[in-house]
Amino acid sequence: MAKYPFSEIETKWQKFWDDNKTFRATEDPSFPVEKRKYVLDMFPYPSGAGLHVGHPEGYTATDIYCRYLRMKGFNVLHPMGYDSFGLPAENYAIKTGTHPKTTTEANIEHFTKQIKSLGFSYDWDREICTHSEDYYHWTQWIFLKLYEQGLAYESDKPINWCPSCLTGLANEEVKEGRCERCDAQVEQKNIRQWVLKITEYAEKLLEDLDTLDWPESVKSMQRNWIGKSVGADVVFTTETGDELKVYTTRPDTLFGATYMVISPEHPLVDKLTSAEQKKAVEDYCYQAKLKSDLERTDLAKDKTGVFSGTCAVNPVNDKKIPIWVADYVLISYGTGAIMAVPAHDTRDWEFAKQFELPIIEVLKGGDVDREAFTEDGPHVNSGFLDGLGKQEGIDAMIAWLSEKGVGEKAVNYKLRDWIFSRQRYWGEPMPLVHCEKCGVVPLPESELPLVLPPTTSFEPSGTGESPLAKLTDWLETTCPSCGGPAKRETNTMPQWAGSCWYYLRYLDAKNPREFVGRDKEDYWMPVDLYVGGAEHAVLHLLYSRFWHKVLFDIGAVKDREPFQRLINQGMITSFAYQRANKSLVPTDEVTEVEPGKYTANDTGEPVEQVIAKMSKSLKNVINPDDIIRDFGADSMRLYEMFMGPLQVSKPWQTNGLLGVNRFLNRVWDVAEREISDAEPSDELKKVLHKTIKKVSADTDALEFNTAISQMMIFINEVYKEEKCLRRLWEPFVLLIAPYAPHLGEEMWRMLGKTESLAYEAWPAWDEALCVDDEKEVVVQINGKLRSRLLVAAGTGKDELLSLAMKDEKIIPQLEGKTIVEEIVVPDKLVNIVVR
RNA sequence: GCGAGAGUGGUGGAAUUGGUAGACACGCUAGUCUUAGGAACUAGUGCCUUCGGCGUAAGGGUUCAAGUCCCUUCUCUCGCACCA
Repeated sequence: MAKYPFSEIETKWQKFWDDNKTFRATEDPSFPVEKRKYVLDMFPYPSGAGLHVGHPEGYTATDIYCRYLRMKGFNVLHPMGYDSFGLPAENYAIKTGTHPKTTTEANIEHFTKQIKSLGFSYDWDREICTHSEDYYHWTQWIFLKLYEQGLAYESDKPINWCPSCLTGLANEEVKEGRCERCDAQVEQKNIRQWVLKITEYAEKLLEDLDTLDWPESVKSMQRNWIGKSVGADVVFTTETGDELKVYTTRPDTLFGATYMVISPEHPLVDKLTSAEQKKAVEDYCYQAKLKSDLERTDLAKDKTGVFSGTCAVNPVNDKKIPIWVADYVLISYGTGAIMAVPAHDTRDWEFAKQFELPIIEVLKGGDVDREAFTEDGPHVNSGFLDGLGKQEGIDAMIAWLSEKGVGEKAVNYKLRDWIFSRQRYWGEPMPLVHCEKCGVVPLPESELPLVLPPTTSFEPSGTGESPLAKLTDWLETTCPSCGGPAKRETNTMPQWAGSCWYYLRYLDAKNPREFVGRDKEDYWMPVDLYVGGAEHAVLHLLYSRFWHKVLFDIGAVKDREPFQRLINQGMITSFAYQRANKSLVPTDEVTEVEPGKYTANDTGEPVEQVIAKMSKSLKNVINPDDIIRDFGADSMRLYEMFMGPLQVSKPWQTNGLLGVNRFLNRVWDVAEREISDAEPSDELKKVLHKTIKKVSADTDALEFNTAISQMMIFINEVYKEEKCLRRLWEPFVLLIAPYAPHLGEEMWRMLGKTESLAYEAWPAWDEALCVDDEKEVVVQINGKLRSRLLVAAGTGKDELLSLAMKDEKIIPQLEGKTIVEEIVVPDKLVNIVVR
């Protein structure tokens, strides 16, 4: 059988869709609200490497869904764009001197070509890129809104600093504590930064998760990240007369507090340190500063700490307890100080054992000499709490503390404010100036966009500031408020900024007056389906939600949440081969000696097939361009969907691709046969209607793999016919069209149609034709399968039972046995229980 | 350690409310066609030694009936990492 001419067909239809703007979406008021769908893909960063096989997976899934929805009469918004600010282009610029804009735009062109070669039904008129002035104009505008709301503030925050490159590094540029480029030891350096008060929205971000149709794993990750805990703040008084506030989730254990710990960065460290301990404490704090975050948070290490020389008074019993300085207490959480209850907290217990501090049991139930007891039990040694359980104890203690004015109920979040500045060139400039007289002054909206100034020097400034600090003409400006001399802010925004709100700009991509027109936002929002990789489960999705909530609070958008339904596509992995010592062997260096058995070519030792991420070194990277060239976009799309459920990760097997390609060749083979208007057989009609039903249900549920296997079943039957039966073929072509759109359009033409099928009505099925006339009913004895009966569908229970009893395989089974029970499930089975 | 999810043939994966385990595809085996192609078509293909038995990570339980429900254990993937 000849290969079908996919290359010709695909080029032809891609041009047709482009020329005719087939997929342009408009805000047509005749569609009722429930017939409008906004289906969104996470937009890509246009890297120099081009499209990866992972990209088309999610994009194909949403494309199939969108094409299906259009045929079902929905008005569908399906846009695409680029997250085009970012580090790689800037690093490339430093190396080669090529402006990041040049690199980025060349990459975008390449990406667009690749994406179009897959035949996706995007409305390209709405394309956006975050680095264009028209776009970041409004990113800056939203930043001004955040600033106006008091949600942006300056603060000294640490960055990863490379003392050799004299520049700040992103986390991904730090490899094992060293600079990725020059291998120098990376330090932490405090610099002035802009920070967004996302913590103010912690509660809303947490609460509204419950309203979202998102994977439980993502919601759980976000809950975890926000990390809400409820407890109490308790104020201790120190010997120096200072108040030392601690946060605890277990105020009920206050009688068991035998010492306190403050973090080495705590503001009271100096004051609380006695003269005798001064040297020891200073040394300890210095050592702590040298440690990387990783070393400090390594759970396996022993606890370290040093006594400050000062005591505090426990407010419940006026006992004096020592204050220690230790790095197991984090300055960034709670108040940076804790009361230590070694009997009932594992960390405190370890610390107390290490430094031989007293352990007092205040809840019964464990053996606190052996380990910390963290479960519930009756209180002891606890004055007015004695006899109470954990929760009662907590409530009673909070009431007591409040009454005495030494504490109160408190809520804490792990979530920290969002460091929003980068010391980089290739990002949105912040629309702020620093005036000697007026301080920080925001630019008036009329001066937006604040354009990124041209330059040829992308080298870091050497001071930790962005390269913008070197551009004096741009830097020196006048204050919008007093007209006096002022300097522009040199920090730029992080890559997250542009991706925080891009879904809104698609709605009204060319609006020069507003970030989005209210009518457009009303028409489409919220996003009905958002598909992308799980790597954005926390940051991008949390930041977007935060911005959206701020925009909601200032009345700029109508919804509390931007993304109603979220799906993470699984990763496309690859096979690799593993030696007994766990080292991996590249794919092209093994031989399959028998099914499932592989040996390494060099040593001949047996190797095991394992699943690994695609990587150049394992020689298992698949380039989508090669696949499209050799098998066509429709095969590529179909295979990626046939591999397995969208949400799970699955290994690429080119042989599997061959299978779907073979299937499309068979489809083409049928399409080329003489068209006949004859009535198909009842059997074929049944297969067709079952196929319509299954493909409809599965496409609706995004279960594309099973929809495709049903279409294969259909073709396996129809293939046996001599002619192409129009009554079967027309509905089938419509069914396969969202999956293999080029082939679909071409076959539609072959059926004599003159219009694109993109807006043809989706086929309907006849339920009566979806049920079998005959059913195979199994007969079990004591749950074990003994015989099968072929009966008319809907045969009654009594008749099924009597048929089973008369069955020649069953009769001997019943001899000499007593029938205890008979279970009959019509159309399914008969189970006879005997003794 | 905590949180989330997953373990089904040689491989990717199917299995409404518990009701025929292995759909569909890959691979493999045999056959057909003067046939060299990533051919195509037809048939077979969970495992075991035949009657028959055994099979959904392992063990136990509920049930007439368990891949599916419950308990215990193990393994793997992802996320977080002393969060007081």
